[in-house]
Amino acid sequence: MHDRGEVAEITKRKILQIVKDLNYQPNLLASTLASKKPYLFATLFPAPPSSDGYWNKPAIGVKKRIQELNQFGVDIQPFTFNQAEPKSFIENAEKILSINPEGIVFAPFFKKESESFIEQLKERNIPFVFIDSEIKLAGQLGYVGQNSYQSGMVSGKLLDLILPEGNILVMHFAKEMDNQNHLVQREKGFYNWFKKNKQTTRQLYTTEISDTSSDIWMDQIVNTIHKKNIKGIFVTNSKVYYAGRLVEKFGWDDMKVIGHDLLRENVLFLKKNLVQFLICQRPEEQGYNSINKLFKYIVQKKGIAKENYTSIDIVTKENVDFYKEF
Amino acid sequence: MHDRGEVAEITKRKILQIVKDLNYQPNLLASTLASKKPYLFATLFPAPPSSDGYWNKPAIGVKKRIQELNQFGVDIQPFTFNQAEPKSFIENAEKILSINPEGIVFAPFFKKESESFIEQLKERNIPFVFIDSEIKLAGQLGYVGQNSYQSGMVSGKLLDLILPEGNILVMHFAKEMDNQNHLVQREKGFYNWFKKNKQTTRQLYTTEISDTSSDIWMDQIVNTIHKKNIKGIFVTNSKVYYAGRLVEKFGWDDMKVIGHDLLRENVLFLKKNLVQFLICQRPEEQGYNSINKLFKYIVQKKGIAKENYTSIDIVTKENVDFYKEF
DNA sequence: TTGCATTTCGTGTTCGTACACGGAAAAAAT
DNA sequence: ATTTTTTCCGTGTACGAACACGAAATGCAA
Repeated sequence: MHDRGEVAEITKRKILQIVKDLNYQPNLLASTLASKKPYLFATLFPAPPSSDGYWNKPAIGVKKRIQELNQFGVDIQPFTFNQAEPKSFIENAEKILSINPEGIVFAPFFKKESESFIEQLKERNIPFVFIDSEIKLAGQLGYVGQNSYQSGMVSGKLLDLILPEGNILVMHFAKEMDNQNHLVQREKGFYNWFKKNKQTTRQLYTTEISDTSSDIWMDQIVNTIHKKNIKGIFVTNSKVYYAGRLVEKFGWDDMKVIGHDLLRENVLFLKKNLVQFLICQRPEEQGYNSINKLFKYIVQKKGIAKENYTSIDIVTKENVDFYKEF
Repeated sequence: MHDRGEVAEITKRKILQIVKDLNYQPNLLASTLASKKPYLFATLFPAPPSSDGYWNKPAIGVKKRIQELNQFGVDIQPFTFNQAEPKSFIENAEKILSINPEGIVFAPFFKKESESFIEQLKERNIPFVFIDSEIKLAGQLGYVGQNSYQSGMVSGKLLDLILPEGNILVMHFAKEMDNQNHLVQREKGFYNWFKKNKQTTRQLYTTEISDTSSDIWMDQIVNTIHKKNIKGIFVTNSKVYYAGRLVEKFGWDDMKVIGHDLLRENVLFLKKNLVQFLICQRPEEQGYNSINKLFKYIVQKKGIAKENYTSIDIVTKENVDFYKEF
């Protein structure tokens, strides 16, 4: 009998001894069948700007695992927030609290707002796992995502490898860089690869583009690219297709481009040889694994690994077809 | 009620209509709990020569999935055969038949012997999935493994990329090449990448080494390497460490080596920069997935995808650490 | 129509666990 | 010692589907 308190200490110990002796394994099937208790999970991800946006992908993995687990009475309620508005994060966090789920997966995109959310989760004893980026030692059940610094190293190595000569431009397509923690980490890793491995014959430059609503951002970039003899571009997130469009528009056929994530348009550029490598982090798998962590801990009551760094996949024209299916 | 025949056609249709209307989903928990039927699976893999051998890895994945499924009454009985002796394949195939499992995963290493095995499996209606290599249209439930030809293409691209000048040697470490179908495929893909993408300024050579019991094989290789100005080596299977030892022994520090699979010793050479890239096919995941295919089909009675090409992972010093865990 | 074989269908029990409930035992109060 | 209260523990029913078994319905032949 498991911990409902109404047992004498002596018999309890006796029973536990027998349990050990017989190596008793509770039958999960019978258990969940009998309990008939529904489990509700919630996710809080950034809202993807389009149906092709990056954040659809973790959601796909989430949905898949939930479907597999619906036999166990596990259900999901997804929430999203606007990447540009911390307020929407707070609002949706509150919505989540109001439905009182047994477990949560979320992306701690805004640090301060996430921390206050975490406070409330701890009060209510609701376990949570981070996805994509993480806050260290915040009491999370675990983290599912990539090691951004190391993936930056990989990008550095690859871009250097394919670049006979010329300088490099690191491009951040993002607003509010301070919060986009992993973009900064990737940049660091990228720079450090050159510091460690090369006696720096190349120059590295960094630029931030926050507004891509029209093509005016290109003008300034074109300028630097010519002035600084840029021959390689590293895009720190999934907006590689912007760089692809740029290269295509101006017909720079010796420009080498590298970036992140297998969005449809990115893959198109990869196949057209306008982008040479894409670094991929299997976002669907991350979504899948994050739910699985909750399930194992909450339903199966098993211990789980805390950190779950997904692989840093190097994707190129020749192997991309084997990454697209899930 | 599901197909035990003793129902009137009319009521059957009525019932099925209601089933549809209510969108009835059978409860797998209750179902397997009530049936209490044990499922026995069997695997037939090549016997790994040591505890570090390649074929331990699929077995790890198999074991993991089996453990997760032991609640469902799924058990496994593993068999192995000697890669050098078709007879041992036959012997173990017969052993498998004698225990009469509900499903089988095996590597169709010897074509002829596999085909006669398949005949018998079909007679008994035992579903089977291929792992690692496949025989097309043999009535298998599915295939889990890599597209060898395409992985050869990837190797070609990478080796070309890192090689400023010089010629290339393709090394097969294997006996009985005729049966090792995927090694040939990899070689083909490798050659074809150069044919398609390069106006061949490089020469490509191929060699087979069947006996590595002592180091005498090296003598002849050293000879060709010098004569032919070999600067790059592609090992078509997991025996990359042999090439690594060679390079280390003779101190060729401009030799670039590329090969397959994350064996412990291969990774060591990778970290020492004596091997530049390893192509990896997630063998543990393959084992895991192959069992999962059997489970879904046999226990859950769901349809499954036939082909399951695993990704062609490009592994280098910088990202290897994120591939080792499973 | 009757008797018998065959087909079709409903019911009861079972799988291993959860949880509620009531009774026995122990402790406390009178 | 008796009653009341509290603590502890055994038993019964339920979860949803599988399967066996027997009853009912039907078909068939005489």
